[in-house]
Amino acid sequence: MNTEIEKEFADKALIFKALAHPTRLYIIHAVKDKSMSVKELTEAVGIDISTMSKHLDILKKHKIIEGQKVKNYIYYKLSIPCVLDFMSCALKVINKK
Amino acid sequence: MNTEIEKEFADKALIFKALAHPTRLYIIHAVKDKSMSVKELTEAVGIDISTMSKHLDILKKHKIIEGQKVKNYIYYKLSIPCVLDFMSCALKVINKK
DNA sequence: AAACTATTTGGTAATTTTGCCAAATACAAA
DNA sequence: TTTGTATTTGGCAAAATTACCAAATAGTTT
Repeated sequence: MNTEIEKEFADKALIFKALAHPTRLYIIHAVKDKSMSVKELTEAVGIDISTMSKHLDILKKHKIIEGQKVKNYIYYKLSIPCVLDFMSCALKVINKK
Repeated sequence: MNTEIEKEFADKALIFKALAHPTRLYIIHAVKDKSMSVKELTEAVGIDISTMSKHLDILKKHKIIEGQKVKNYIYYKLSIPCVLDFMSCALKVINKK
């Protein structure tokens, strides 16, 4: 695999890496219909708020979610709905056999 | 997040983890149209064959690829085409902004 | 300004993932 | 059976990920 191709797949892998964590997948489901703040998500999951902030940062960096600032809250919402389509398709295929 | 929901997202995360590696994404693209053996894939990527075998095992365990034995070769092919649909959609959305 | 709330950042220990080597296994061919 | 080729497995060191705590920053409210 040459360097150029290698970079292409490394970049694509970053997207999957960003999605490859239970908390981050929970976030995606939580903000698919309504926006939620860091604190709300933190309480829903039950982890340290700094940990939640870092998970959100990873998703935000890859433009999987986007945040809007209101007062001193930041409300996040899903920006790539096709993640959900993929998950339902993948689960269907994987659980079939 | 209660235990049941936690397990649901942990399971889903395993699928993304399985996909979250450059070599494994390369494999998926390589075997989307034609089946390829472990050795062929190893030579295409340029890594140790034992490393390739382990990557294939991860994809196989999650039923993302499936293998067919012919003589002493095992030919792998993609079993979840919707992975490709998701990737093209995700890249489109992510690179737009 | 001071006090308060929400979010982020830095640091670190624990866990997980990765890649190579060496050895084992599975078959095929001679 | 012996030889040869393909694939897998075990072990281990290096690299990456994760979660918490403590401290810093951003912004609001009084």
